[in-house]
Amino acid sequence: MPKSDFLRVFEERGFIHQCSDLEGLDALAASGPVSGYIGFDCTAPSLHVGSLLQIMMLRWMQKTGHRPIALMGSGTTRVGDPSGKDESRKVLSEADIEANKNGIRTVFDRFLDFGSGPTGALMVDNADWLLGLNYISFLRDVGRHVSVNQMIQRDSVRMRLEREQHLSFLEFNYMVLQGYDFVELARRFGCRLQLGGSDQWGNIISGIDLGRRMENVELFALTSPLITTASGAKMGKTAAGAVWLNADLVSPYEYWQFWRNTEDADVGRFLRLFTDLPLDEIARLEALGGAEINEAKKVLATEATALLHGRAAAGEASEAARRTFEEGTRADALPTITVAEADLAAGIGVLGLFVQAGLMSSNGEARRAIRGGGLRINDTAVTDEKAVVSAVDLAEGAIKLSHGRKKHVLVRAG
RNA sequence: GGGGGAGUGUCCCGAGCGGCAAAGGGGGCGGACUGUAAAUCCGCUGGCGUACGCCUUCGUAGGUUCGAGUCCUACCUCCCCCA
Repeated sequence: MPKSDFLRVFEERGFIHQCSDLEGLDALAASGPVSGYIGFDCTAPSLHVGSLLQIMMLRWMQKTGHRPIALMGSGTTRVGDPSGKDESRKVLSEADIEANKNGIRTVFDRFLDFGSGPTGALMVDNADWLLGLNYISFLRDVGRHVSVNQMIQRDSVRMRLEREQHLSFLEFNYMVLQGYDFVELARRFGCRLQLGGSDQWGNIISGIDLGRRMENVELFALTSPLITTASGAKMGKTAAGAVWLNADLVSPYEYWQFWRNTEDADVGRFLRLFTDLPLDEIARLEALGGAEINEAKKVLATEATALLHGRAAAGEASEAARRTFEEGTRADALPTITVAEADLAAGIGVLGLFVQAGLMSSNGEARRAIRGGGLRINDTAVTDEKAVVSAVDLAEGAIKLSHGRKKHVLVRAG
């Protein structure tokens, strides 16, 4: 049983997959505040649920008396992490990377306290030290300490070699750069720990080696398990795309719905990982059987949404869901679009309207959905593709469009 | 540099004698059943159009053909072997 609050909480909640030196880290954490970091790629304008686990780890670090560092990887994103990928993807422009970084960073304010004390969170960008590197100097200062012998022992590399698959020098170097990040953070902020997903193990370990050789400092690695749903699906992907964390991409209501639709078998695990609720409360919720487990799912949804979007928004989402699904009445907090009053007066074709509402991506899809009985207007199934929606359909100022049982959008004139 | 193999429906994998909007999976969405769950069964899974229909898709660009994913040429990318 770990002595430090930090590792005890991590263990109890299921954040630990692998650690380079559990006892050593435990002793370090028990002796005082530790700085630990996680790197985030800038490949998209927002993080998605897949990164939430990492963010929660930073959060718990802080809550247990340590200093979390969020590293924006705008430098390494210029190279691209090959881990777990068959081939490299398209290269992002520097402007895109910069824009992505700005989109991503806003989320952290919700989860971390960037105060100035010893446990105040930090946000840094590895572009600050990577972009200015000189190739020859880097080789002399850093490259001399990097052991290729050890690097080729790493799982990711060894597997490629054994299977005689191509491994480019570029891919090989990503590991070195990430390792160098760790050393740089150790130098600048006394950072001793790097956290990450289990796929990052090799990259993190190379940083530990580098730290020992260059700075003679002992660094630590702690990875989290890969989170899949009980049915084996990767987390956070839906047909509409990833479940983004930024509110302009996925509204609090939609975010709440995402969690509400958790599989039974995942509820307990997700409560531990993605909420702050105390463990005894989670144990109680998890024990609920049959349809009662739905209560636990609502708690999960509200707590997770509150963390990201605030308690008020979570409450609204919850209330909107209650009205929509339990009372069968309309909730004004549902996602809403506005159409010009004149257009509505003139009448709008159903197909186009569903596309405008974002529920359908093309007229053809809408047509097919209607044939399959999947679309409803004001809770009445649409049977005619040629139907026209107009102001007559307004009920209490809005028209409710539905795709399936779960997705609803309100249309208002304006 | 030489030799061999491969790139298919913009989610993935993957069939494809010259007539193909292109088999089959997986995934996803919808319907039924449920508890906004899972499992199961059924349907859908290029764009436009009310419609006979039109348009765009098989790495890229040309060519041969009434007609090309399918044949030819060049190029690009990837993989393997040899140098």
